[in-house]
Amino acid sequence: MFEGEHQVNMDEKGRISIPAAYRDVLRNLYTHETIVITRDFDGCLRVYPQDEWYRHVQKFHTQPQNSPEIRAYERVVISAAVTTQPDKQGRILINHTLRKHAGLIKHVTFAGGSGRFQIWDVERRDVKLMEDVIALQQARLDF
Amino acid sequence: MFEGEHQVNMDEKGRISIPAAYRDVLRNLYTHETIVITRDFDGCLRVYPQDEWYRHVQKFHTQPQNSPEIRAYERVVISAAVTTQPDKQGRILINHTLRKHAGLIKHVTFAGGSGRFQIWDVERRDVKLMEDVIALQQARLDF
DNA sequence: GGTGAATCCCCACAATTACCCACAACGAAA
DNA sequence: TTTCGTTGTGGGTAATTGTGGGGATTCACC
Repeated sequence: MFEGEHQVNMDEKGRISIPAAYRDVLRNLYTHETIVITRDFDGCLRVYPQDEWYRHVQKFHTQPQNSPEIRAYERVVISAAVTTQPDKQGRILINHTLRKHAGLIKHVTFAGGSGRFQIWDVERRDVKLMEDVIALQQARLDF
Repeated sequence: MFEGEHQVNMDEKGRISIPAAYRDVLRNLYTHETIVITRDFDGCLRVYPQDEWYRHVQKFHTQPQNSPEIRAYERVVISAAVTTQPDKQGRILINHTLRKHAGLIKHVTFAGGSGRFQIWDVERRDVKLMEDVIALQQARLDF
């Protein structure tokens, strides 16, 4: 369970420190820090512990493989996925493709989730959140 | 497993550097760098390690050979296939037929997959991805 | 056979990346 | 407060990777 939102700065070389809290989860819950980074739909990055990624891909393959959505999912999410490990300082290097997709420049937000987390450009995230709040105010969720 | 998307530039002579990550896979997982390049449906190229290609062709031949789709597949994919090897710098030369089919000029994207990868014109790929992302945002994939 | 284009086989070099080490800021413990 | 470990950040260096180009060789075509 990756908890909370954390802001960090990407340096000139494109390296981002993974929040210590997340690294603890990786070490303790998943026994190693190998992760898989890929694109997400909302213009951010999605990060899985390697085991979770395998599970995810397996699930993906149980779907009927010839629908347009599934093919799109393969192009957007599956094919961009990169396996990597934090360096000795606990940072990961984000490659050009992913950096560009998520619009990462310097200020970055990690957003928790269960079994995975996201990496956002701070500003982009703020805009999205604003939209979300408005949408929720107008929605009539019943729980 | 060929991971991630990588952008490279094709030079005047039509040579493209295979991303180092992919070359590692070829060397380590397939023991040699011989590959087969052919056409793909989406206006890009499809590349197999030689072993995978053999497997693919074999599978093709188990199909009933007289349907129009199979004959089309043979014309588009099978007959265009070219076996080649990277040069000492890790580049491959793309012949005219294939280059034209994929609309390759200079900026090129490698897109990973399992057991094979694709080569796209960057712009063509970006357009496709944009469409895909929009489709995915509206879809309700459940996995 | 001659000619031009495409291809192959080298060498060279700039940009990027991997792998280090260092350190300021911060919080917890003494 | 002082000490100490953790965390996020910066930067140097060496190796790797991507790119450009020269020249020999092959090939297709007249």
